[in-house]
Amino acid sequence: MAKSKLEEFTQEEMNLADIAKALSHPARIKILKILSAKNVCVCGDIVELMPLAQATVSQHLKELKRVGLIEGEIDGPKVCYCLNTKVMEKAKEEINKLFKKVCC
Amino acid sequence: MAKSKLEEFTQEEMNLADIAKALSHPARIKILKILSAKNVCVCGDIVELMPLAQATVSQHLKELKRVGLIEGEIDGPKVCYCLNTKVMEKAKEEINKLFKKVCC
DNA sequence: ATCGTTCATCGCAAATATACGATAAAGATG
DNA sequence: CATCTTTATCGTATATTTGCGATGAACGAT
Repeated sequence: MAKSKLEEFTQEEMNLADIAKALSHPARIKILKILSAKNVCVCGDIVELMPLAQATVSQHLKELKRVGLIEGEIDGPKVCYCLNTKVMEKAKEEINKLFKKVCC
Repeated sequence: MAKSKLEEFTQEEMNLADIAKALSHPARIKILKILSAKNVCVCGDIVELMPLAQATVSQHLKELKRVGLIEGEIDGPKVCYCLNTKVMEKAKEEINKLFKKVCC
């Protein structure tokens, strides 16, 4: 965002936009699906399932961590990633609140 | 595990990411809320309610139109915008499908 | 026909996002 | 210890997004 006047938007609008931003790339959608299927997954295994370089996957994982949708636990030299279902639930509610407010 | 890197993203992953992208800016969230409150709204009225220049609001409207969440109907020199509730409903379902698949 | 209104688009600048190779850091292993 | 493995981060290149003033196109009114 260039010179946007973010103060003019509500916290709710910005939160929702932030959640949506985290979901706005197919790689990140795919990562969430991988984590839900495997429950817990080492970073390297995620990388193998993705059509992207390790550094790029790491960046997408970072973005998902930023909004709290996933967590990473260090396990020796590896990192175990898993969904944060609490935050996922909250995100789902936020989004549904918008849809309910807006139309359905 | 040698087949990595070759797979692409699925249509579903890309569709969902695209919907999320349309929702990934507070200005566009705000526009959806304005349209839901007013039901139908002339472009100029939306601009007046937004903390952004007319050209910028027009761009955000274009992005929402791109994914079909809103429609614009020309009415003389003005343009009447409204939600496309069918597409909104579909977007909501797509998103909920993900959340259901992924955790909740 | 001329003018004012409305809104999309153009052109540009700045900020962000995306991607990847290289490298660093941290732990495991011999 | 030296070395390998794993993953985050750095550096860099490119693409996309965001924002706004200026302009143009379409329309209604005078």
